[in-house]
Order: sequence, then structure tokens, then C-alpha cells
Amino acid sequence: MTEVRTRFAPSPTGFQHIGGFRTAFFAYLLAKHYGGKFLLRVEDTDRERFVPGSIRFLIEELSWFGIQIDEGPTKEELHTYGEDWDDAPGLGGPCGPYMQSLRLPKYKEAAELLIEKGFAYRCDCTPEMLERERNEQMARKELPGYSGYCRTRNVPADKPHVVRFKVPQKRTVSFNDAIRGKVQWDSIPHRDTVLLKSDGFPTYHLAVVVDDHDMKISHALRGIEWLSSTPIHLLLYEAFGWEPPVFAHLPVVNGPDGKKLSKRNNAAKSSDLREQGYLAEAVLNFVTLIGWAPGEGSDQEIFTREELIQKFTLDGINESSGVFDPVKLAWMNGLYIRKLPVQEFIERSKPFLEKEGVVIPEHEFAALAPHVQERVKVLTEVGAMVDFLMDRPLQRQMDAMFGKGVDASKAREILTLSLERLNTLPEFKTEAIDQALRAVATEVGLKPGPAFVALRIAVTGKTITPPLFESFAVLGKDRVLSRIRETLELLPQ
RNA sequence: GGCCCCAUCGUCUAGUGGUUAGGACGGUGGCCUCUCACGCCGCAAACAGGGGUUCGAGUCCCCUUGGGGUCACCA
Repeated sequence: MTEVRTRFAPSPTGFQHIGGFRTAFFAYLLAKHYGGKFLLRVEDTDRERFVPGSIRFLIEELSWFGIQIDEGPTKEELHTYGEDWDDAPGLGGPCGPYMQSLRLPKYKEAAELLIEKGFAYRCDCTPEMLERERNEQMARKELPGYSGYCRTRNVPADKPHVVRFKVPQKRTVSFNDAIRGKVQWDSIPHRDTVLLKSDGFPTYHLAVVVDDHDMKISHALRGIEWLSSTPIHLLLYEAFGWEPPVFAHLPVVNGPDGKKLSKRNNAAKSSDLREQGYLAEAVLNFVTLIGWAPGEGSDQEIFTREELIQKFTLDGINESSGVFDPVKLAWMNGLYIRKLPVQEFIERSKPFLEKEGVVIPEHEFAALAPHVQERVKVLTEVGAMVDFLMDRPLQRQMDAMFGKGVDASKAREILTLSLERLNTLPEFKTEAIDQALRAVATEVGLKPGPAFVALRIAVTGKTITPPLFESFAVLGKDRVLSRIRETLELLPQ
């Protein structure tokens, strides 16, 4: 088998949503599975839709996911677009440039070749003429499309023109899709389509065929929306006399509302996920599982990147569309957070704490980290879990203190007794606090649960916190006692 | 509308002619328990419909229905 080479070929028209990245993951995983190469090619053939910053976004996100690009735009190529930033990677490779706007001569040459061979022709029909033609066709209830008026007119090269592909009307075309099996058309559902635009830029059809061939792409993975233009591409390969790659048309990823993922959909943007405290490895794992499964009766769903590479093959890809379920992602993210070594959990949490203004001594956070780790699904939840460690006035949820046999006077009793017992503790450590407080509960005639509600709120202000005794131990005797005293003042008589 | 793709619990999926249709998320009941989580145990929940083929269909074929895509000098 020749080298497996796949590419992710986005157009820089804005941010990529999670569905776009899944395409990249699949291409990457496939290449790596077979020990091949994964390339990034920028399909910037539409100058009007170009959005500055989108290439940078793409490369940085891929890097966040830990995906190494083997070949792609060089720093100079990026620079051409003002997409250079300080640590832009210098990708490059033997098949460059990797930005289509920098490959214009290649497309022109290819178009000329096709004209010479009689597979294409120049056309100088104006947009107005085409529009009129289309309207007439619609009026006659015909399928709209170019009539082929210029096929035999021999439009000279020095006049403004486009180059059109001479699409044979009566032809059977079929190919073997790696995911769907044989797909066949008994006639070509396209008219003479444009290959080279009048501004000298290629259309997608020409560019993708020329580049995939030029870059020796072995497997072309793309969204299923491309399936219906595959006949054009196949015909183009035939006209050039080139061997087409293996095509794999991927199923769609929909949002939770069942509609195609878009900017409107929540949680569709990878950089948002990062800011929301999701881990790259969890997102990679989860997103790969939309439309792919290991098969063979396996029900494994937690995979390291290496396992993914090892198990990923095209026949594990589904043919039907899937839904991106943020709820399950959150679950999986929680799983990944819990699997993190504590120290790494601490490190990864830091930026989030900082951003939320939760400033606490590292050793205090570290002491509670193991408990926090199993209580959060996303890193943005860490702050609220430990901010009671900050030295600032507490906002206490006083009303939550009452109920289940606890009224104001009972609360006072609990707090007063706790104050006394904690104060006389020889060692302010978890175990000792545990014993002392349980004894208090017993003495006031309450079960630990209800009794500790008052203490929890008194000392942390909240109803939901890491384990109580550990939290007290970290806070230290002075802070705990003074917070209890403060609360005593707040209690109604 | 023509052409093409798709169809298993709410969701992600396993299944490749013979299964009590399995797992996971979510839901729900319980255990554990200082709150919240974690963990563990249980329950509910699916083969879109109709025809074939076959001794036997979730699995193969056809039709219907329902989704989706595509028919540009956008990708």
C-alpha cells in the first residue's frame, strides 16, 4: 500500500465548529493509524468570504487538541495573509504552497491542459446572460443550468472569460465510497460547471482535484454535502488521466436541537469549550465518537489519543448523522478531570481560578484539590468550590440553615457548642475535627447531616462545599472560629 | 421538483440471518454518605411502516413514510 496521506482542507471563512474539527480528527486519525501524513490545506479560493484570523484559529485549535500537522502552510505563506503571530508554526512540506490562493498558476495550467484536450472551454457569457438564461429555463419549468452556449464558440484567451468543464450529459458514473459503498449516477446531474473563475481563481471542483492529486492524497475525507458533486470530480480525474483517491463522505453532526451545527448552536465552538473548562483530550475523545465506534462488539468509549489512532479505521464510521450532546460531553469531561493526576488538575485549574478572581494560597488549594476534582465536570466550576478559602466577608445563605429539626435556637446551640469544642482541640486536623463535631451532633440530639448544615453555612457560606472537616482543617482554627462567631451574631434571637 | 444519502432506546452506539436486541449519557429507584459529588446495584426506554426472500429477519431486496444534502464565477 502506498503512503496514506489525508488532509484537512477548510476554507478560512470564520471559525470551525465541532463538526468541522471532527472531520479533521478523522483525517488525522486515519493517517496516523496507517503511519501516514496529515496535511492542512487552506482552501481560500473565495476572496470575498475570507475572514482574517480564521487560519490562525484553525492551527491553534488543532494544536490545542494535540494534533500535529505534518505538512501545511509555511510561516511565509501565513504572513502573506497577515496570519502571522509570534509563535506561528513553520509547517511547510514538499507539496506546497498549502494555500490555494498561492497556487493559482497550477490551476491555470491544469485548465489550459483540459482545454487543449477538449475537455473544457472558455466562456465569456456575462452574469446577466446567465441570469436571463436561468429565468427562461425556470419559466419553462426546466432544470436551471448553463446551456453550453460557448462550447463551440472558441472564445479567445485574451477576452475576459471563465473556463468551463464540458460535462458529458449522458454518462454513467459510479464509485465506491469508503463509508457508503457503491454510489451511482445514471446521468450526470450537472451542467457545464465553471472550473476557473474570471478572476483567475479556481472553483472548488478544479482546486480540490488538482491539489489532492498534486499532494498525493490517498484518502479524501469530506462532509456528505460533497457527495453530489463527486461525479464532477470523478470526471475531472478521468479527463486528467489521474487516479482518484479513496473518497469517504462523512455524516453530518447536528446540534442538540437536531439541526445542523451552526454559530447559533450552543457549545459548537471548540475555543468556547476550552474557555468553558473542557479538556482537549475529552473533547477529542467525545467528538470522535460522534459517527465512529470501534465496532467488533466493543463497548469501550474512553480512549487515549494513542488508542484512537490504533483503533481508528474507515469501516468504523457510521453512515447516518449524529447529534452533538453537550450533556454527555460534560459527563466525559468530568471523567477526564477525575483521571488527572492531582498536580496536573491544580495546574490546569489555575488559569480558571485566576480568571474568576479566586486568589488563594496554592497549598490550601492543593489540600482540597483531590476533593474538588471529583466534584466538578468542567474547570469553570472549580472556583465556586474553593472560593470560601478567600479572606473576604462571606455571603451566607442563612435561610438554608433551617429545617429538619433545626431552627434558629438549635443552630445557635450547634454553633456555640462547636465553637467550644473546636477551640479546645489540641490539634486542628481533619480526624480530630471529625470526632469533635460528630460528638456535638450527638449532644444536641441531631444526626450529623442536619447538624452540619449550620456549620457548613456558618464557615463557608454555602450549602455545597468540599467535605466539611477537610475544609475546616485547611481554613485553620482561627478562621473557622471567627466565622462561627460572626454567624452567631447574625442569628435571630 | 430531478438526482443522491440516511433511518436500532430521548441522545451516542453495538449488532453483520438464529440475541431475553448489548453498552454508555440522560431519566428514575436504591445503597454509600457531613452537603454536593464519586462509586456501586436495580428499573423504564429502541429495531419508522408495509411487502417480499428465507425454516428463520434489526440484519438481504422492493415500496411507502420521514429526515438530510445538492442542483452558483460559495466552499
